[in-house]
Amino acid sequence: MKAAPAEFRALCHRHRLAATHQRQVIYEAVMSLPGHPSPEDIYEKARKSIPSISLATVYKNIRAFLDKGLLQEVSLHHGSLRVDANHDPHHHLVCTRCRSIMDLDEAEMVPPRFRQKLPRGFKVLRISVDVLGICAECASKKARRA
Amino acid sequence: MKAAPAEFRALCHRHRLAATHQRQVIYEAVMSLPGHPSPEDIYEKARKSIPSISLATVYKNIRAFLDKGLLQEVSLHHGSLRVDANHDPHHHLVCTRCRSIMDLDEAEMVPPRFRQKLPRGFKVLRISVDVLGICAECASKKARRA
DNA sequence: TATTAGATAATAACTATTGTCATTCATGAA
DNA sequence: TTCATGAATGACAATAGTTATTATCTAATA
Repeated sequence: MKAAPAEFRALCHRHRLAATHQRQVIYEAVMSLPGHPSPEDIYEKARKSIPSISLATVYKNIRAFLDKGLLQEVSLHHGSLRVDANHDPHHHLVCTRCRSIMDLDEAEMVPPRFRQKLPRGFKVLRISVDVLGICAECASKKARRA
Repeated sequence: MKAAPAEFRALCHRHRLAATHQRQVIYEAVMSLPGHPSPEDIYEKARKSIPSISLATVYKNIRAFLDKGLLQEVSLHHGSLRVDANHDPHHHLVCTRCRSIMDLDEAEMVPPRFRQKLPRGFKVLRISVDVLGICAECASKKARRA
C-alpha cells in the first residue's frame, strides 16, 4: 500500500465506502484521464498501477462511485438505442430513477443562449436539453436509498 | 403484400431506399409505439405483422432510417458508459460526426428557463444541455455523406 | 483466535449489436 | 412484362459491453 492520501480516505468515509487500494487507483485514474473515460479506459489506466486488477472490479467500483454520487454518468440513456420519430424540435424530461423519457415541446422552454463565443469553430446544429429529475410515478413510490 | 401506402413508397424513394414490406412494417411500428422505442420494442411490434422477421433486419433498417434522417437517436452517447468527474455544473458540446464530447462551463450559458409548468409533479434535479454540432476537427476534414 | 463483513479476481453469463453469407426481392431498363 | 442486377432479408456467428456468481482473501472486530 502506498500514497493513500487522507483526502481519499475521508471521501470514502463520507460516502460509506471502504478505502481500498484498488478503489483509490480507480478513482485517481478517472480523475487523471481527460474527457469522459469509459470503463475500459479506466481499466487500462488502473492496470499501470495494479496490473492484476480485474475489469469487473473496475466496473463494480465505478458503479459504487455512481451510486454514491462521487461520479456521474454523462448520459443516462446509454444502455440501448432509442429512436425518436418526433421531428418537431423538442427536449426531454428524463427520470433518473426509472430512466423514462418524456418529450417536452421546444416552445415550452426559453431558447438557450450562450454568454460567450463557443470554442474553436464548433458549428452548432441543434441544442438538446435533458431535464433530469424524478418523474411523478417514481416520486410517489416512496423515497429510496441515495 | 398489403397496404403499402404510396406515402411510404414516396418517402423511401425520396431517401433512396427500396420500399420493402419489412421496411414499411418497421417504420409503422416506430410510428405507432409511444415514447422512444428500443430496437427490441420495435422488433416485438413488427413481429405481429411479420412473425418471421429477423431482429437483424430491424437493426439494419433502424440504422438505414437513422442514416437517411427519417429517424433520429434520442442520445448520441448510448454505446458505452461514460463517467463524468466534473462536479461543477456544466453542459456538453457533442460532435454528431465523431461523437466527441467537450465540456462547457455552466456559466457560459444563460440558465435555461421554462415557459410553462412542467407536467404532473416532475421534480427537476438538474438540467443538462447537449449542444450538438460539428467540431472543428471534423469540419476541417471535408464534408461527408449525409 | 475465531468470526464476520466487505472486497477482489476469475470467469461465466447475459444483453445489445453487428457481420457474414446464401437466398430472395425491388427496381429500372429493354 | 420480362429481365438483370444490386439491394435487402433471414439465419446465425461473432463481438462488445456489462453484470452476476463464486471462491478466496483481508482487515476489523468479538
